[in-house]
Amino acid sequence: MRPVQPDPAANQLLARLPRKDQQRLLAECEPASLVFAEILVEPGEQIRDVYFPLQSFISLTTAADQHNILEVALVGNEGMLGVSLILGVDASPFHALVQGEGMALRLSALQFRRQLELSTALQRLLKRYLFVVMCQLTQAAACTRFHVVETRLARWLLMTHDRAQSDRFHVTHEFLAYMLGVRRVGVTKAASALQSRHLIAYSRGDITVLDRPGLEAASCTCYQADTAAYTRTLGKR
Amino acid sequence: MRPVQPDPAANQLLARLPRKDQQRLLAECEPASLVFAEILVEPGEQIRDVYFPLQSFISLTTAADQHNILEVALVGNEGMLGVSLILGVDASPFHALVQGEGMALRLSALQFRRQLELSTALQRLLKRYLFVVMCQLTQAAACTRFHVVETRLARWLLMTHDRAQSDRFHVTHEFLAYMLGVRRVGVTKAASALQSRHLIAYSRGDITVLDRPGLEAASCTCYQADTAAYTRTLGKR
DNA sequence: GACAATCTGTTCGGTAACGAACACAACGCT
DNA sequence: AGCGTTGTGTTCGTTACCGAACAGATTGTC
Repeated sequence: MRPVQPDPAANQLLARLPRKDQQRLLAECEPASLVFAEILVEPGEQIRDVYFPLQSFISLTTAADQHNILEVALVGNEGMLGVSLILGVDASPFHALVQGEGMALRLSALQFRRQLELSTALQRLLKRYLFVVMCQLTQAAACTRFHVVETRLARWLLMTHDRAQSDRFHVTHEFLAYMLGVRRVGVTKAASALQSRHLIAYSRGDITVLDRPGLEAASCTCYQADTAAYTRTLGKR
Repeated sequence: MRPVQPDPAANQLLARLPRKDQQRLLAECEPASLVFAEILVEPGEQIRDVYFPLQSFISLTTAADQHNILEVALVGNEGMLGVSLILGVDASPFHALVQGEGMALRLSALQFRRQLELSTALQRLLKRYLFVVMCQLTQAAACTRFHVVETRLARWLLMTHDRAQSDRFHVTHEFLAYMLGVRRVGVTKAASALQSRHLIAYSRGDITVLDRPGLEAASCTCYQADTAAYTRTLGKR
């Protein structure tokens, strides 16, 4: 039986807050159901709400020359959307696009800023999270430059596997191509290579992770680097 | 006649501080002469000092798989080195490598943290600068993915031109290749293309910018995007 | 059961990189 | 003046990806 009210501890940042600060914050949050492909914010645009994903996850993308899109980070239950508010800037550097449907806790920018003022623990935690995001952006730049599509795809699948909290999730080659900044054909080739090695199975957008350790071996070390930066900075818990 | 004491207003961040906060900060700063190829900090390592470059400039680089290096940002008199301290993390996400010799103002991490506590204006300013760095990291990821060496080289030259505050600066093809994450041969090809178009001239590591507007036209829009993000976030001044 | 829409697989020629290797030219040193 | 070092130019074959186009396969809809 599922609880009617979403469990706040499903978000790892919220779970890291001291009880008092957590409760104060949660009192202001409202549950929001994010639907696939919904655009939560566009670059330059003013941030209206921040989100703490529970089962949902969100792609942060950027565009070079309008046409060339690239995903630079992925936000799931380990993070939050709207970090730039911590820096006192209410514009977003990225597009934010719902990648995995599910629940999130939502808070208006105004409420969020008030909560920040009230809780130094929240400030401290989110600043550290922001540091992790910086590390991830840096990693993304290098990974994108040096690694071939197949290993980058494996990495993406691992990151999504973590955030989907399920061995199965829905995403087409077309969409993957968009995230990785390559042609759909390139994804098809890489994905069928992974499938023939029995690491994943897919059919018409339904992807199943069959062999997690195998996938980790097939991905670049950037995946480990990202997760290492996260636990190093925020602690294990 | 040059002043013996370096002019603090030579750094655009310091110049943006209110006089009182500026003077309090400057009292703690000591001038430091940065020499070419000096490594100021390595990733993961603890940050000992922060730097406000005056005429010097510093490359921030990251490594994928030890061997593949990529520059992700450039810090000159428009910025500072050591931003992660603002987030309460005293590790650096990048390598920092002196690219252009010259003076900088130095401050220990300890002193810097104390100054941050004393001055909300400093906090506010540097948070906003950190936001700009995030934008630049994002831009770097996309640029690196989609743009060819020649346009990326043009962009790099423009960025360096701004920070060197001179039409001439010293950097070899070998070194450029390192920064752009490509082979030296690739740089030689791109550079000779720019030279044959009379946008630059070079000889044994001495590069001269001949036609700045031409170079801007030859570079990708990422250059404008970066500078636009800076002035948009920090104001014109 | 027919049909349209969606998703995946394959092919084509082209290009911008790659690693490796070698040639040469300028400069600095003794 | 000679010699090693450093920086630049060129070549070779190879590879990963590109844009475009088309073919088949699965699914949902009427």
